[in-house]
Amino acid sequence: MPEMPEVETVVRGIREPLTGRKVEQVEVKEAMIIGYPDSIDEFKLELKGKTITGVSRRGKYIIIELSQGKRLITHLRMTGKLLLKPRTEPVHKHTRVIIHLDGGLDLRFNNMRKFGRMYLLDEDESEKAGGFATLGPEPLSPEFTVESLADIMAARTTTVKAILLNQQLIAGIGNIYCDEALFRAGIRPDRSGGSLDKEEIKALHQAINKVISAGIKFQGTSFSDYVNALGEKGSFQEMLKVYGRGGEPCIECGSIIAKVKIAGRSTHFCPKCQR
DNA sequence: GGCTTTGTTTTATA
DNA sequence: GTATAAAACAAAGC
Repeated sequence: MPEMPEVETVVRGIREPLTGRKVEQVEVKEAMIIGYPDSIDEFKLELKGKTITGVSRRGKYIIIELSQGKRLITHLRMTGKLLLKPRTEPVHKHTRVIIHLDGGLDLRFNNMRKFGRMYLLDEDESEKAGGFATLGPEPLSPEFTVESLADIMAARTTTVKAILLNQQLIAGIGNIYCDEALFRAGIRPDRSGGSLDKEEIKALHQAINKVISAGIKFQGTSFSDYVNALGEKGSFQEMLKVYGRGGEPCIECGSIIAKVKIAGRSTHFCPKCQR
């Protein structure tokens, strides 16, 4: 499940190989994947002939910058993979879009469940790429401070779980890093945002930054099927303390890790370590 | 064949 | 308009 550290790992893996390449041909095998423009022919026509000028990331979105002010924005959702493959390699059955580049290189968008999306947009049209335009601050960025987190939590009656997963409030946190950050901060996921005191907010701020940067360092979490652009797994799953460990003993205190549903998502926490 | 999975959008309600 | 909760949606594996 690609969250910010997984997406960042993909971006780092494709930046060098892609920058400077020219799009020679585009194949769309599944029309549903293209979120914008509405016409698949227009998508292909607009993309063809463009040169890739850079690759960046915002939240869980991958931004491939193109000549003439165009941007190809990709969201992997649950099972999406952006893969670099030689043109000669047989096409996988879950490959939905193929971008043929010069030098015999393919950028292939694999998507088992067809949830992922690609948007081809001008720079000033980002509001057409789902929630891209309304993303909150990035963890690890100068904008994400203890004070900004305090503002986000203040007076909110909903659960911290729901707040951390809300991309408009903080960008890039998904279910795994959410549960892990709350464990490390010692905060129960069902607490309301407004109930957190100053110390807890400080601990949570630190835990989010720590868990996200560790996730990037270990090149993501390959819990089920995440791989980077070269098909390699990450290793942060070995560092998980609560996610996926429901019913198992807590690493810190030995209590049984609880698995419940909060904000409609499976949520893992230690009833003793988290208050 | 129902249940589970996740990120995001949409809808309903207060 | 805002905050919140819940539902909808995408599809496939088990």
